[in-house]
Amino acid sequence: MTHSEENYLKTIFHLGRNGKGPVSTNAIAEQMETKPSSVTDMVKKLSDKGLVNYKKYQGVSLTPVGTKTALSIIRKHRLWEVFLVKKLHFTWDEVHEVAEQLEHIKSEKLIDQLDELLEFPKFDPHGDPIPTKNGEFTEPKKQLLSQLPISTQGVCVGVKDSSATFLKFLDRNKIALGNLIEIMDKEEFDDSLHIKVDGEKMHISHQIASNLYVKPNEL
Amino acid sequence: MTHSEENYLKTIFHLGRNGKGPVSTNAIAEQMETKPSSVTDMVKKLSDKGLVNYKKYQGVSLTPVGTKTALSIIRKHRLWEVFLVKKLHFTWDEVHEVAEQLEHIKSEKLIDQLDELLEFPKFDPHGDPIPTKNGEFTEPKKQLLSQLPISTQGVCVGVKDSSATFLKFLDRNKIALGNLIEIMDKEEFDDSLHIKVDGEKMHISHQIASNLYVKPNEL
DNA sequence: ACAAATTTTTAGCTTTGTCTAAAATTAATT
DNA sequence: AATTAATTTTAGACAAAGCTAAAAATTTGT
Repeated sequence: MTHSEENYLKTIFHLGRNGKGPVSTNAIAEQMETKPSSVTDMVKKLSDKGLVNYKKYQGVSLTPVGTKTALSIIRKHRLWEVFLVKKLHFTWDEVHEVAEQLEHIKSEKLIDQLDELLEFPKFDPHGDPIPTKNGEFTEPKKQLLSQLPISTQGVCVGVKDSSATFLKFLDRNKIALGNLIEIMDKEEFDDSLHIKVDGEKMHISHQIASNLYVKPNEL
Repeated sequence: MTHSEENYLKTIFHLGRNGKGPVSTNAIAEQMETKPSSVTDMVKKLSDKGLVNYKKYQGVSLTPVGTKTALSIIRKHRLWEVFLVKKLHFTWDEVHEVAEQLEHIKSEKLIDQLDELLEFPKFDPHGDPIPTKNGEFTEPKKQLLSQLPISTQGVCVGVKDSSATFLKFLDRNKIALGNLIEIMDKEEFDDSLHIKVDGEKMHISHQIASNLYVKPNEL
């Protein structure tokens, strides 16, 4: 299994999650910043290997084996992200590029031991779930901050937009995974929020609030 | 810089350490388990990039830039080996294969932070020195156990032969880096040694003793 | 429904790293 | 010193992964 094949499987998995049904050649090409003709070539190869279902002009979907493989890559990616943040003090916006490389390292023991070192985390630094060895993962009961009512308290568990600019904004404003966030007030004019982050008061736009996931505290 | 180019530089560096003078095409091919013709091709490319000095039929040597690059790869390799042993509980014989992959990950910050996490180790699990960021490294004052006189005490700091079979032997017999080794007696017949490893008595052949590096305790 | 627009595939070419087989060069031996 | 022997290089080919440009299939619009 080459790096390139693994990247295709991962992309097909992610695209398949969102828009249901088979994934289009064009969508894969756009996501991977390559050309549709290249996608066709690779998809044929993956089909020959039994990793995807593919019929000309009809799009692609993962087979059970392909899904399992994709999940194992995603597991590696997310575990490495946790490692980078928790052990090497990377910030949110720095982890992705390096994890893209680390996810291709081949060693079962490496990942098992890394999992243990990190104390079997269930979520990565963006709040996304980490699949188990068997490919199972639990969707977190997370909600967008913008969807919650005033005076709700919750723990910051992830982001929707994981662009570098957004993650840098969060770093600069000391908003991090695990912070306790409380909604103090909401401006009707622009839906901006007055919140407390670990006790510190701040004022954030609706745009920010609609990209921050929070796990509301059960009261 | 591709993985393959990096592997060539590393190999040329190692071969250049031992037999002085330029390194032969054949030697590189044998070490890398590839064909001499492939080596010629790659060496031309590295020469075009200014990483090696190369004249047809005259062998190869690293330029200053090539040396610096090789040392940075070796630094990464050895730091990852320390990580695997100290943090992920790999045994001596398991680290090499995985470190061969990890050494190619591109991220300056990753290596700097890893270095810090490991508390700036000077030697890898085989007792080999880890180059600094600037490419300097200190040769340890290590000696082969077989070369020391009776009743010497020293700390086990490395191995000469790092084959899987030898490393497994050491694991099975509970000989590890950092163990205190004391030479109790020597059999004249076969030069085998009676030693204590952290207090445990054992009897080892000359062959074993001549592949174990020890840093003798100053008395 | 049928032409136009879009999407997808094919065909042929490029690059990287490798290989085999043959030619060229250097080293060894008598 | 001349002829073997060994080493090294060239030439030509191949597989992987990608690209461009053109052909084929599908979808859309009226």
